[in-house]
Amino acid sequence: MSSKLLQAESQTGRACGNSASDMSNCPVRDVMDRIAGKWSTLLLEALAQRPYRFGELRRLVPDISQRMLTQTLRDLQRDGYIDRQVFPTKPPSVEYRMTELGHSLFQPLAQVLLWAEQNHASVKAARQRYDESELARN
Amino acid sequence: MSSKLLQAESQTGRACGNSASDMSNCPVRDVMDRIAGKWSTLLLEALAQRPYRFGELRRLVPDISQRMLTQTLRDLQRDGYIDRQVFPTKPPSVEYRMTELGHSLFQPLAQVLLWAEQNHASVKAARQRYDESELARN
DNA sequence: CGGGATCCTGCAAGATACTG
DNA sequence: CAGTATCTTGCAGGATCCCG
Repeated sequence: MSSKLLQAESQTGRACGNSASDMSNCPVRDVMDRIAGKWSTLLLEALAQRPYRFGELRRLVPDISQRMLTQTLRDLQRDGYIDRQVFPTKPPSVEYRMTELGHSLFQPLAQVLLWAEQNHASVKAARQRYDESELARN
Repeated sequence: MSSKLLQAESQTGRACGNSASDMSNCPVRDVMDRIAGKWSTLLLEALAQRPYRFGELRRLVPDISQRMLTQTLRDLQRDGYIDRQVFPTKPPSVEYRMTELGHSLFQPLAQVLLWAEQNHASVKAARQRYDESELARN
């Protein structure tokens, strides 16, 4: 099941993480490491809807620091997921917009996020069971 | 597009990250934070194929430390994605096996990993373009 | 308004050694 | 074999101030 991916990998020679210095040759890690960031998915989720300006994103995700907002946006832009457009008004305004590449990534990603919502209860239940059985052992 | 998720969220009141202390009420972050770990996806990928023993997983992912292997496996077990079965042989052997919940998570997740493989080149290209244009500005 | 430049902290993750 | 127990460290991420 879900075999194509894994077949490809077992042909390439095991599940990445190989010769220590080829992390950039491991697509899984290379892409996931960016998505993994604390705020990446939240911002991708927002920008998948429609373009947003910097301040709008701040208000959308209140507990992000402006430092991390700037940095995460730049990282996403660097990987080609979003575009940045500056309007030389005064004061200046900057709009972030998801690219085609970003949308194509978000399509499968959204399925994972959907799974997360639908199965959050099961995960929390499993977590509680585990913690209780661990508690009983001590 | 991909609207159900986002509709649900805008009804709930913005893209999580709300009142600072409700991180466990944000399914996206709660699930993603586990997947986001440096080794989680690689181990899920392996165990989606078939059960593995501890030492086998070590050999599959050579540059993981045994500390992180143990910890990541326990975290995945805690969230109900994998099961741990001890065979009281001597020396003891322990088998890790993906649960149904784990497989149901891996199904959408595999699509993201597949995307990563197929679009890795585009990402690397975008990254290079960005770096070069940044270089030119300085 | 949309950042940059600094400083600081906690925690993820590595290294090493020991054990049932 | 399959772990625990420590010690250590790099870096993600937060707080704060400044600037065009």
